[in-house]
Amino acid sequence: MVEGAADFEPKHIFECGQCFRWSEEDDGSYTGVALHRVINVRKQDCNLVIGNTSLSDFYNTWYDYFDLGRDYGAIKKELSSDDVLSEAARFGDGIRILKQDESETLISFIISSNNRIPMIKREVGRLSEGWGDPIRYRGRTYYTFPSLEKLAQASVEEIKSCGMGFRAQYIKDTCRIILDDDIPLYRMKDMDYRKARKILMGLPGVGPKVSDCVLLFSMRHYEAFPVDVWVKRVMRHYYLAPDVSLPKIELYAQQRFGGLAGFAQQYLFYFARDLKGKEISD
DNA sequence: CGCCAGGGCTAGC
DNA sequence: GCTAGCCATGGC
Repeated sequence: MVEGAADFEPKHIFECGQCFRWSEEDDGSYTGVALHRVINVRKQDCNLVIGNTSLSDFYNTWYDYFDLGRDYGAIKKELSSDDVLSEAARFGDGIRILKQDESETLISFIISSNNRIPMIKREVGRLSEGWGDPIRYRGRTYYTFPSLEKLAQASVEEIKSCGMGFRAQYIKDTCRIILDDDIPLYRMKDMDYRKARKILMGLPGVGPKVSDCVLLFSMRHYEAFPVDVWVKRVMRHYYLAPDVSLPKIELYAQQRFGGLAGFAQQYLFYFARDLKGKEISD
């Protein structure tokens, strides 16, 4: 399946810290599990090629998941009035912000707290193997991310055995609260950003950083500006004083980048991670 | 306020 | 090759 696709670079999309269930194949393509399906994605010349899907799935599911209706060229152009972002956007050319499943994103980013990307991937994978559904593709078995109902049935000890440590209790409690209190997780994309954020932050294991990741990567709240250690370094180095607080960094970014703050965050994160500590150490 | 809680990656030797 | 620091949240 081929579509002409500008501003679509699989490596940048899948390795900019927003998702944990995609892996690179030997041929450079990416295979991932999302929305109860397994697909393979690659860029061929200027076209996007999606394997293991249908025309109707493309339009009903992947078009929105990959945010294909948005003009990222215009976003980059608007952000590039800033020298730092101009360079970061050029470096991260082809990044797109995915519209991922809300509950998967919430649980995944609870796991991300005080954690590193390779470990988050492993733990999310183990949760899926334990409570998700198997899908066979190209001779391998993949597992869908489990529903909140399935996860709520697991014991804290079982979740802990996936390598989760102290986060296991947060996951168990968050599942229960969402189900028992009818938290409208799937309606938060239509709510005001502040209101949705307040609800998320009421859940155990969910602070400002985790909230903003869920709001940005699954609910299309693009004013969210998650400040992790990399974004903190790059913002303090290029824009602000070296000791400025995290909430002030977020406020500054929202004032400077407005409704495009989330896109700016993705370019800056990917850029900063490549710099490692070379130019922007604390 | 400052410390701690899995555990394994990762920078710095 | 080794080791100490680190990571975002909540509890104390």
